[in-house]
Amino acid sequence: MIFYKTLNNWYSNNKRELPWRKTANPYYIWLSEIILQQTQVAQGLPYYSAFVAEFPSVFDLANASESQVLKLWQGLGYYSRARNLHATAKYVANELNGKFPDNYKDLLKLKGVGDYTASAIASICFNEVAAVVDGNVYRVLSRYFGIDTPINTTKGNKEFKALAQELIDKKDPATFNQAIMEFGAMHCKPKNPNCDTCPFINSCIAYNKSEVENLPVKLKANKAKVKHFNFLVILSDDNQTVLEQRQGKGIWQNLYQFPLVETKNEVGFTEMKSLAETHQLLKDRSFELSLYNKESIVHKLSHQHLHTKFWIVKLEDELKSGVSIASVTDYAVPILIGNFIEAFNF
DNA sequence: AAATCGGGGCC
DNA sequence: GGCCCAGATTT
Repeated sequence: MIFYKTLNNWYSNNKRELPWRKTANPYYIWLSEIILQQTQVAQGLPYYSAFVAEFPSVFDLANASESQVLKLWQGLGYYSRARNLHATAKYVANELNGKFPDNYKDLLKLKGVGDYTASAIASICFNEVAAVVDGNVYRVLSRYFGIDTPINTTKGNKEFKALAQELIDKKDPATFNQAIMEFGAMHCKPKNPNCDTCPFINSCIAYNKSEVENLPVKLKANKAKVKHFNFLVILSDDNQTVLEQRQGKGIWQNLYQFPLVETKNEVGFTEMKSLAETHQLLKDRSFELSLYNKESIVHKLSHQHLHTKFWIVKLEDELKSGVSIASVTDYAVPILIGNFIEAFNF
């Protein structure tokens, strides 16, 4: 049996109904693919619906402000995706008259579009024979063919890309790409795959060598670094607070946060008091300091564990350059800040 | 080639 | 607590 025939048969009987499967419009396919990068369908789905509703066309997205795009993206993570999404929308709307590139090579030039996304759009929208390789594809192929090359290496990427390009249904690349990903997500799962009912049970090398749970092979990630974040939640006499936009290179670029004091170690009240007294915003001002959360909130990211304290700074006078407390929910903030805003009774 | 970039779900 | 997710970009 030819690989893609078995796969397509499974897909036709088991695929989910998803909104981006009802269209081949490159704007909607592109939008869904960016949202779904490193993101499970269940998590991305409500964001896709919100973006389609708010920005029905690439021109609507292009005409929005970046802050509006980031606000709608809030909570989804990997915020460079949102910034690149907006930049690409402006490029397509203004330089390409709203028409997306119609082939892999040109799609690859768009900001935020790499090998996977260019292949997905080219195949789904334009029937180009370009195989996708995502986490699902790595898992399905490494198991079926018993390949133990680490997937997060250049060698592994090239090997699996070439293999997928051999296996793809040249007559219907769009269906093949979506089918192999759906099969990986729903059937050939990372944990507890459904081998008992698998249509590939007779030919899957990993199954027949009892190696399913050992594949794919992936080089271990480095341990996350611990950081200590202290946020100054300033409350003025005239119901204002201070939010600052994050600049520079690191996490949460262009999102808003309360003024941040990062420290080498966890700090207590006395140490924070003296840090606050010398802070640019609070110098020569009279305030009362209190700690919102006695135990640090540990916010875990892939490469950082943020031990976080929210310090309440009650000002005895007014604040000239703040924002009104009522408006804090208008700003795009990291979920760590958003959770605090929701829980804190302003 | 290795590190970085989020947040949620599963075990 | 570790691993994974319809990866891309920077270092």
